Amino acid sequence: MSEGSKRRLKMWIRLLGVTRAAENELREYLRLKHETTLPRFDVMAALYRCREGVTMSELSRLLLVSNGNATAVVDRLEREGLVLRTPSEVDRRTVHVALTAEGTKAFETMAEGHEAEVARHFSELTDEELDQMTTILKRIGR
Amino acid sequence: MSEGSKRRLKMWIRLLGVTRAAENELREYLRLKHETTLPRFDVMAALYRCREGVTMSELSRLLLVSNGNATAVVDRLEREGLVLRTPSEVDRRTVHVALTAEGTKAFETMAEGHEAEVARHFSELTDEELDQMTTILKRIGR
DNA sequence: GCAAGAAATTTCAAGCTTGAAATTAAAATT
DNA sequence: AATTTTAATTTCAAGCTTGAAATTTCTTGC
Repeated sequence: MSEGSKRRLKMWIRLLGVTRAAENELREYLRLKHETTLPRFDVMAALYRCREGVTMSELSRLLLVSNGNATAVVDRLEREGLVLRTPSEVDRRTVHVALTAEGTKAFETMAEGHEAEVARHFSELTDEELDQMTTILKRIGR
Repeated sequence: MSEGSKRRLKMWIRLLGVTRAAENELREYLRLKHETTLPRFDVMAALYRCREGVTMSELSRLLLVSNGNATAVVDRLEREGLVLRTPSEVDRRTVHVALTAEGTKAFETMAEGHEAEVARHFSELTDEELDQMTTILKRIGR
Protein backbone atom coordinates (compact mmCIF):
# COMPACT_ATOMS: atom_id res chain seq x y z
CA MET A 1 0.00 0.00 0.00
CA SER A 2 1.21 3.47 -0.87
CA GLU A 3 2.27 6.06 1.63
CA GLY A 4 -0.52 8.36 0.48
CA SER A 5 -3.20 5.79 1.12
CA LYS A 6 -2.01 5.28 4.68
CA ARG A 7 -2.20 8.99 5.35
CA ARG A 8 -5.68 9.14 3.87
CA LEU A 9 -6.74 6.21 6.01
CA LYS A 10 -5.53 7.92 9.17
CA MET A 11 -7.33 11.09 8.20
CA TRP A 12 -10.50 9.06 7.59
CA ILE A 13 -10.30 7.42 10.99
CA ARG A 14 -10.00 10.83 12.65
CA LEU A 15 -12.83 12.19 10.54
CA LEU A 16 -15.05 9.34 11.62
CA GLY A 17 -14.15 9.89 15.26
CA VAL A 18 -14.90 13.60 15.16
CA THR A 19 -18.21 13.01 13.40
CA ARG A 20 -19.31 10.31 15.85
CA ALA A 21 -18.38 12.43 18.85
CA ALA A 22 -20.35 15.39 17.54
CA GLU A 23 -23.33 13.18 16.69
CA ASN A 24 -23.30 11.73 20.18
CA GLU A 25 -23.41 15.20 21.72
CA LEU A 26 -26.20 16.32 19.42
CA ARG A 27 -28.13 13.14 20.12
CA GLU A 28 -27.88 13.77 23.85
CA TYR A 29 -28.98 17.38 23.44
CA LEU A 30 -32.03 16.37 21.40
CA ARG A 31 -32.96 13.61 23.81
CA LEU A 32 -32.58 15.62 27.00
CA LYS A 33 -33.92 18.96 25.84
CA HIS A 34 -36.47 17.96 23.23
CA GLU A 35 -37.21 14.27 23.70
CA THR A 36 -36.43 13.48 20.10
CA THR A 37 -33.76 11.78 18.04
CA LEU A 38 -31.09 12.72 15.53
CA PRO A 39 -32.72 10.99 12.53
CA ARG A 40 -36.00 12.77 13.20
CA PHE A 41 -34.16 16.07 13.53
CA ASP A 42 -32.25 15.47 10.29
CA VAL A 43 -35.46 14.85 8.35
CA MET A 44 -37.10 17.92 9.82
CA ALA A 45 -34.03 20.03 9.06
CA ALA A 46 -34.08 18.91 5.43
CA LEU A 47 -37.78 19.75 5.17
CA TYR A 48 -37.23 23.10 6.84
CA ARG A 49 -34.65 23.95 4.21
CA CYS A 50 -37.11 22.94 1.45
CA ARG A 51 -40.25 24.64 2.68
CA GLU A 52 -42.24 23.76 -0.42
CA GLY A 53 -41.70 20.11 0.39
CA VAL A 54 -39.79 17.30 -1.31
CA THR A 55 -40.51 13.84 -2.64
CA MET A 56 -39.45 10.78 -0.68
CA SER A 57 -36.67 10.12 -3.18
CA GLU A 58 -35.33 13.62 -2.88
CA LEU A 59 -35.42 13.31 0.87
CA SER A 60 -33.39 10.11 0.98
CA ARG A 61 -30.94 11.55 -1.57
CA LEU A 62 -30.52 14.68 0.52
CA LEU A 63 -29.86 12.72 3.69
CA LEU A 64 -27.84 9.98 1.98
CA VAL A 65 -29.99 7.25 3.46
CA SER A 66 -32.02 4.46 1.88
CA ASN A 67 -35.62 5.02 0.82
CA GLY A 68 -36.78 2.42 3.31
CA ASN A 69 -35.18 4.47 6.02
CA ALA A 70 -36.80 7.70 4.90
CA THR A 71 -40.18 5.97 4.78
CA ALA A 72 -39.82 4.72 8.34
CA VAL A 73 -38.78 8.03 9.86
CA VAL A 74 -41.41 9.99 7.93
CA ASP A 75 -44.03 7.46 9.06
CA ARG A 76 -43.25 8.20 12.67
CA LEU A 77 -43.08 11.97 12.19
CA GLU A 78 -46.39 11.86 10.37
CA ARG A 79 -47.99 9.88 13.18
CA GLU A 80 -46.80 12.61 15.53
CA GLY A 81 -48.32 15.30 13.33
CA LEU A 82 -45.00 16.95 12.52
CA VAL A 83 -44.91 16.25 8.79
CA LEU A 84 -47.54 15.68 6.13
CA ARG A 85 -47.52 13.49 3.03
CA THR A 86 -49.43 14.78 0.02
CA PRO A 87 -49.90 12.64 -3.08
CA SER A 88 -48.77 14.43 -6.22
CA GLU A 89 -51.42 15.52 -8.73
CA VAL A 90 -49.22 15.15 -11.78
CA ASP A 91 -47.43 11.90 -11.01
CA ARG A 92 -49.37 9.46 -8.91
CA ARG A 93 -46.21 7.57 -8.01
CA THR A 94 -44.69 10.43 -6.08
CA VAL A 95 -45.51 11.87 -2.69
CA HIS A 96 -44.66 15.30 -1.38
CA VAL A 97 -43.54 15.56 2.22
CA ALA A 98 -43.49 18.81 4.13
CA LEU A 99 -43.42 20.05 7.69
CA THR A 100 -46.78 20.90 9.21
CA ALA A 101 -47.21 24.20 11.02
CA GLU A 102 -46.64 22.29 14.25
CA GLY A 103 -43.57 20.62 12.78
CA THR A 104 -42.12 23.93 11.67
CA LYS A 105 -42.63 25.39 15.10
CA ALA A 106 -41.12 22.32 16.79
CA PHE A 107 -38.10 22.49 14.49
CA GLU A 108 -37.51 26.17 15.15
CA THR A 109 -37.62 25.48 18.86
CA MET A 110 -34.90 22.85 18.54
CA ALA A 111 -32.77 24.48 15.86
CA GLU A 112 -31.37 27.30 17.93
CA GLY A 113 -30.07 24.98 20.64
CA HIS A 114 -28.80 22.57 18.02
CA GLU A 115 -26.80 25.33 16.35
CA ALA A 116 -25.43 26.37 19.74
CA GLU A 117 -24.35 22.79 20.47
CA VAL A 118 -22.57 22.57 17.14
CA ALA A 119 -20.88 25.89 17.76
CA ARG A 120 -19.82 24.74 21.21
CA HIS A 121 -18.45 21.47 19.90
CA PHE A 122 -16.33 23.22 17.28
CA SER A 123 -15.63 26.33 19.35
CA GLU A 124 -11.88 25.72 19.50
CA LEU A 125 -11.46 26.13 15.77
CA THR A 126 -10.11 29.45 14.57
CA ASP A 127 -11.75 31.29 11.70
CA GLU A 128 -8.92 30.24 9.46
CA GLU A 129 -9.27 26.57 10.37
CA LEU A 130 -12.98 26.81 9.78
CA ASP A 131 -12.36 28.21 6.31
CA GLN A 132 -9.76 25.58 5.46
CA MET A 133 -12.02 22.82 6.67
CA THR A 134 -15.05 24.04 4.74
CA THR A 135 -13.03 24.54 1.57
CA ILE A 136 -11.56 21.06 1.74
CA LEU A 137 -14.89 19.43 2.54
CA LYS A 138 -16.49 21.19 -0.42
CA ARG A 139 -13.81 19.82 -2.69
CA ILE A 140 -14.39 16.26 -1.49
CA GLY A 141 -18.11 16.53 -2.05
CA ARG A 142 -17.33 17.43 -5.68
CA MET B 1 -27.26 33.56 16.73
CA SER B 2 -23.71 34.68 16.10
CA GLU B 3 -22.05 34.74 12.72
CA GLY B 4 -19.46 32.25 13.93
CA SER B 5 -22.07 29.72 14.94
CA LYS B 6 -23.65 29.83 11.48
CA ARG B 7 -20.31 29.14 9.85
CA ARG B 8 -19.68 26.28 12.21
CA LEU B 9 -23.10 24.86 11.46
CA LYS B 10 -22.45 24.93 7.73
CA MET B 11 -19.12 23.25 8.23
CA TRP B 12 -20.79 20.57 10.35
CA ILE B 13 -23.41 19.88 7.69
CA ARG B 14 -20.67 19.42 5.11
CA LEU B 15 -18.68 17.25 7.48
CA LEU B 16 -21.69 15.03 8.02
CA GLY B 17 -22.30 14.76 4.29
CA VAL B 18 -18.72 13.80 3.52
CA THR B 19 -18.68 11.22 6.29
CA ARG B 20 -21.99 9.65 5.22
CA ALA B 21 -20.92 9.49 1.58
CA ALA B 22 -17.67 7.76 2.49
CA GLU B 23 -19.46 5.36 4.81
CA ASN B 24 -21.91 4.46 2.08
CA GLU B 25 -19.08 3.63 -0.31
CA LEU B 26 -17.27 1.56 2.27
CA ARG B 27 -20.48 -0.23 3.20
CA GLU B 28 -21.02 -1.13 -0.44
CA TYR B 29 -17.45 -2.34 -0.81
CA LEU B 30 -17.72 -4.56 2.25
CA ARG B 31 -21.06 -5.96 1.19
CA LEU B 32 -20.14 -6.70 -2.43
CA LYS B 33 -16.57 -7.89 -1.96
CA HIS B 34 -16.70 -9.46 1.48
CA GLU B 35 -20.33 -10.01 2.38
CA THR B 36 -19.98 -8.15 5.63
CA THR B 37 -21.01 -4.86 7.21
CA LEU B 38 -19.39 -1.65 8.38
CA PRO B 39 -20.10 -2.17 12.10
CA ARG B 40 -18.55 -5.62 11.97
CA PHE B 41 -15.54 -4.23 10.12
CA ASP B 42 -15.15 -1.41 12.64
CA VAL B 43 -15.09 -3.83 15.55
CA MET B 44 -12.59 -6.07 13.82
CA ALA B 45 -10.40 -3.09 12.94
CA ALA B 46 -10.35 -1.97 16.56
CA LEU B 47 -9.41 -5.47 17.68
CA TYR B 48 -6.75 -5.72 15.00
CA ARG B 49 -5.17 -2.55 16.33
CA CYS B 50 -5.24 -3.98 19.87
CA ARG B 51 -3.93 -7.45 19.22
CA GLU B 52 -3.77 -8.36 22.89
CA GLY B 53 -7.52 -7.79 23.07
CA VAL B 54 -9.69 -5.27 24.88
CA THR B 55 -12.55 -5.28 27.35
CA MET B 56 -16.09 -4.64 26.17
CA SER B 57 -16.02 -1.20 27.78
CA GLU B 58 -12.79 -0.28 26.05
CA LEU B 59 -14.25 -1.45 22.76
CA SER B 60 -17.36 0.69 23.00
CA ARG B 61 -15.26 3.65 24.14
CA LEU B 62 -12.92 3.22 21.18
CA LEU B 63 -15.77 3.05 18.69
CA LEU B 64 -17.90 5.69 20.44
CA VAL B 65 -20.91 3.42 20.57
CA SER B 66 -23.05 2.16 23.47
CA ASN B 67 -22.10 -0.98 25.34
CA GLY B 68 -25.32 -2.63 24.24
CA ASN B 69 -24.25 -2.06 20.68
CA ALA B 70 -20.80 -3.52 21.23
CA THR B 71 -22.33 -6.56 22.89
CA ALA B 72 -24.64 -7.18 19.93
CA VAL B 73 -21.96 -6.91 17.25
CA VAL B 74 -19.46 -8.98 19.21
CA ASP B 75 -22.17 -11.61 19.76
CA ARG B 76 -22.59 -12.02 16.02
CA LEU B 77 -18.87 -12.00 15.29
CA GLU B 78 -18.34 -14.60 17.98
CA ARG B 79 -21.07 -16.82 16.53
CA GLU B 80 -19.22 -16.59 13.21
CA GLY B 81 -15.94 -17.58 14.88
CA LEU B 82 -14.20 -14.31 14.09
CA VAL B 83 -13.71 -13.07 17.64
CA LEU B 84 -13.39 -14.73 21.03
CA ARG B 85 -14.52 -13.62 24.48
CA THR B 86 -12.32 -14.64 27.40
CA PRO B 87 -13.39 -13.97 31.00
CA SER B 88 -10.72 -12.09 32.94
CA GLU B 89 -8.83 -13.93 35.67
CA VAL B 90 -8.24 -10.88 37.82
CA ASP B 91 -11.63 -9.18 37.59
CA ARG B 92 -14.57 -11.46 37.09
CA ARG B 93 -16.73 -8.59 35.84
CA THR B 94 -14.64 -7.94 32.75
CA VAL B 95 -14.33 -9.87 29.52
CA HIS B 96 -11.49 -9.73 27.04
CA VAL B 97 -12.37 -9.76 23.37
CA ALA B 98 -9.86 -10.53 20.65
CA LEU B 99 -9.79 -11.62 17.04
CA THR B 100 -9.41 -15.33 16.45
CA ALA B 101 -6.80 -16.53 13.95
CA GLU B 102 -9.61 -16.80 11.43
CA GLY B 103 -10.81 -13.32 12.31
CA THR B 104 -7.34 -11.87 11.90
CA LYS B 105 -7.00 -13.48 8.51
CA ALA B 106 -10.46 -12.31 7.44
CA PHE B 107 -9.66 -8.76 8.53
CA GLU B 108 -6.37 -8.68 6.67
CA THR B 109 -8.15 -9.83 3.54
CA MET B 110 -10.62 -6.96 3.80
CA ALA B 111 -8.28 -4.27 5.08
CA GLU B 112 -6.26 -3.77 1.93
CA GLY B 113 -9.32 -3.15 -0.23
CA HIS B 114 -10.83 -0.98 2.48
CA GLU B 115 -7.72 1.19 2.56
CA ALA B 116 -7.80 1.43 -1.23
CA GLU B 117 -11.45 2.52 -1.15
CA VAL B 118 -10.68 5.21 1.40
CA ALA B 119 -7.73 6.39 -0.68
CA ARG B 120 -9.90 6.48 -3.78
CA HIS B 121 -12.63 8.42 -2.04
CA PHE B 122 -10.19 11.07 -0.85
CA SER B 123 -7.89 10.89 -3.84
CA GLU B 124 -8.58 14.46 -4.93
CA LEU B 125 -7.04 15.92 -1.80
CA THR B 126 -3.53 17.30 -2.11
CA ASP B 127 -0.87 16.44 0.44
CA GLU B 128 -1.23 19.88 1.93
CA GLU B 129 -5.00 19.56 2.29
CA LEU B 130 -4.52 16.19 3.89
CA ASP B 131 -2.14 17.70 6.42
CA GLN B 132 -4.42 20.63 7.18
CA MET B 133 -7.38 18.34 7.59
CA THR B 134 -5.57 15.92 9.89
CA THR B 135 -4.16 18.74 11.99
CA ILE B 136 -7.55 20.36 12.43
CA LEU B 137 -9.30 17.08 13.21
CA LYS B 138 -6.70 16.31 15.85
CA ARG B 139 -7.37 19.66 17.49
CA ILE B 140 -11.11 19.02 17.63
CA GLY B 141 -10.65 15.63 19.24
CA ARG B 142 -8.72 17.43 22.04
C1' DG C 1 -52.74 1.30 -28.17
C1' DC C 2 -49.84 -2.09 -25.87
C1' DA C 3 -46.19 -4.51 -24.06
C1' DA C 4 -41.70 -3.85 -21.96
C1' DG C 5 -38.94 -1.27 -19.27
C1' DA C 6 -38.03 2.33 -15.91
C1' DA C 7 -39.20 5.05 -11.76
C1' DA C 8 -41.27 6.15 -6.96
C1' DT C 9 -42.69 4.32 -3.05
C1' DT C 10 -43.65 0.88 0.44
C1' DT C 11 -42.95 -3.48 2.69
C1' DC C 12 -40.21 -6.70 4.89
C1' DA C 13 -36.62 -9.34 7.36
C1' DA C 14 -32.40 -8.93 9.34
C1' DG C 15 -29.16 -6.44 11.44
C1' DC C 16 -27.69 -2.06 13.94
C1' DT C 17 -28.15 1.27 17.82
C1' DT C 18 -29.60 3.47 21.81
C1' DG C 19 -30.69 4.12 26.67
C1' DA C 20 -32.51 2.13 30.65
C1' DA C 21 -32.88 -1.69 33.71
C1' DA C 22 -31.01 -5.90 35.56
C1' DT C 23 -27.10 -8.73 37.02
C1' DT C 24 -22.88 -9.71 38.89
C1' DA C 25 -18.61 -8.44 40.97
C1' DA C 26 -15.21 -5.28 42.91
C1' DA C 27 -14.12 -1.26 45.89
C1' DA C 28 -15.02 1.90 49.48
C1' DT C 29 -17.29 3.00 53.79
C1' DT C 30 -18.84 2.20 58.20
C1' DA D 1 -17.46 -8.14 58.33
C1' DA D 2 -21.43 -6.02 56.53
C1' DT D 3 -23.28 -2.31 53.81
C1' DT D 4 -23.13 0.88 50.30
C1' DT D 5 -21.36 2.49 46.19
C1' DT D 6 -19.26 2.03 41.94
C1' DA D 7 -18.06 -0.60 37.79
C1' DA D 8 -18.52 -4.06 33.78
C1' DT D 9 -21.44 -6.44 31.22
C1' DT D 10 -25.73 -8.15 29.39
C1' DT D 11 -30.60 -7.85 28.41
C1' DC D 12 -34.42 -5.67 26.53
C1' DA D 13 -37.75 -2.78 24.01
C1' DA D 14 -38.04 0.61 20.81
C1' DG D 15 -36.40 2.85 17.16
C1' DC D 16 -33.04 3.19 13.15
C1' DT D 17 -31.05 1.35 8.80
C1' DT D 18 -30.17 -1.39 4.98
C1' DG D 19 -31.01 -3.89 0.70
C1' DA D 20 -34.10 -6.64 -1.73
C1' DA D 21 -38.66 -7.65 -3.24
C1' DA D 22 -43.30 -6.15 -4.23
C1' DT D 23 -46.55 -2.62 -5.89
C1' DT D 24 -48.12 0.96 -8.46
C1' DT D 25 -47.59 4.26 -11.98
C1' DC D 26 -45.31 6.42 -15.76
C1' DT D 27 -42.61 6.18 -20.15
C1' DT D 28 -40.83 4.24 -24.24
C1' DG D 29 -40.62 1.57 -28.39
C1' DC D 30 -43.07 -1.03 -31.14
